[in-house]
Amino acid sequence: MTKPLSTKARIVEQARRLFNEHGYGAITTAALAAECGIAEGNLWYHFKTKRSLLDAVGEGFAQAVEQRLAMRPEGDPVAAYGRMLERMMDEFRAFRFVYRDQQAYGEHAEHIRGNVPRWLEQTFDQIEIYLAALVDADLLDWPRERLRDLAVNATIVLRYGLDHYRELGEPVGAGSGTVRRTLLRHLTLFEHRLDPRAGAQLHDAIERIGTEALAA
Amino acid sequence: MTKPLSTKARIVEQARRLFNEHGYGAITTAALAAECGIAEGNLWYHFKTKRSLLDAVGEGFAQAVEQRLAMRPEGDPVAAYGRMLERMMDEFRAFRFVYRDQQAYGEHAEHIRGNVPRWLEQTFDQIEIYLAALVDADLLDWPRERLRDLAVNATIVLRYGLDHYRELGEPVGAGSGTVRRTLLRHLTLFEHRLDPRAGAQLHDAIERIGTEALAA
DNA sequence: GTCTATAGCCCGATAGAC
DNA sequence: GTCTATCGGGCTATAGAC
Repeated sequence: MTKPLSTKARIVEQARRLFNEHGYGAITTAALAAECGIAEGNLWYHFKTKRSLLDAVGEGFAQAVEQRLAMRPEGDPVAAYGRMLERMMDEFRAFRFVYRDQQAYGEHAEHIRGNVPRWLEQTFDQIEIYLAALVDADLLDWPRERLRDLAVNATIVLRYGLDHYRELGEPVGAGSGTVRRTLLRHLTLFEHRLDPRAGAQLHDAIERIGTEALAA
Repeated sequence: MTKPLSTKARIVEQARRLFNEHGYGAITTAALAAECGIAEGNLWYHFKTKRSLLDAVGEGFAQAVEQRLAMRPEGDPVAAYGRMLERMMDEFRAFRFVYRDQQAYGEHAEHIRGNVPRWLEQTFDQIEIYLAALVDADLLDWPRERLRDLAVNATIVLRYGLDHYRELGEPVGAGSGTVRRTLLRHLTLFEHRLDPRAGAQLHDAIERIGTEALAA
């Protein structure tokens, strides 16, 4: 059932992976071609410039973000929050270089640069909505007027968690547990005001996310 | 009274400034020499390699960090916390590229890479000590066992605040108010548990930091 | 200490055969 | 669509005159 990827699609996927791991600037077209098992010249058939390749990767990013931003809490608010967190961490992990290497690929890549501020603001909104659902269900004791600040701070911790643990000298690859630690760290912002059973449920969900991340 | 800097010192200072503004990888030795008003060959007289120049800049960074880490709350705990915050933000702003461009300058620069995790851990300790001083003075109502989490979360917000506001699309240069907003953001983590007068005092201190940063 | 001139390398990108 | 061969340019770094 695993359909064979076209050469073009393989290039994009490998580029995303290598940019993420080593940085946009550090990955030369020669290295990318070698990793794809094709000649360097073939790369220029599929993408006229290195930046057009970046744009292609960026499209996948935009799609992932927009889909995640469309999520809303449905059913059990605790389980819903867990599902959204998983999607968000997948996105932050799969496209780390997009945020991180912005200056490496210069003033261009408007497609991304122009959207990031809006995406961040909408992430604040989204997390606030999920937290409000917990408040409405009497699972989180938090005054409404401070919910926005909590959502923004949660976004910051989630967004920069991977970088934070890397700077602490911890291994950051797949299965290193950095995603799990980032999610637990964000939980310290409000778990003392969380219903104990809801807290335990969220902890469980986070452990599952960490385990499955290891498999992928 | 402004003593004339040696050529070597001028190179280091300009390198720090330009690395910070445009990134280590983006600043060529040609551009740096031009900015210093000297010939490119002269650069190689003072520094044998570009990385040895980076090490020289890194020494100033290490010195600033160690001096800040040695600070402890003395006298009024609120004023003391304000002074420490100012020093920390100066440091994060003056040496942003050190953290940010780690992968650009590769696996080397052991001098920095080996120390950053320890510096971060000691920053957690330091902020916890300053917050504990507020608790001891009955100015902050926060349980001891959750003080460590607060200190870590405060560090994350302070450390990544400038990047956060840059990603939000805000101007990030001197006098843009990003430092002030970062400090106010970190305050939202605990100001609802702060004595009102202490809170107002901290707000005042932050406004002053923001203003002086504009002057510099 | 500072300069000019240039070596040597690697990069992104092109040309053209198959 | 994929390959080989190669170009022009920018980069770090060296050599040597002043």
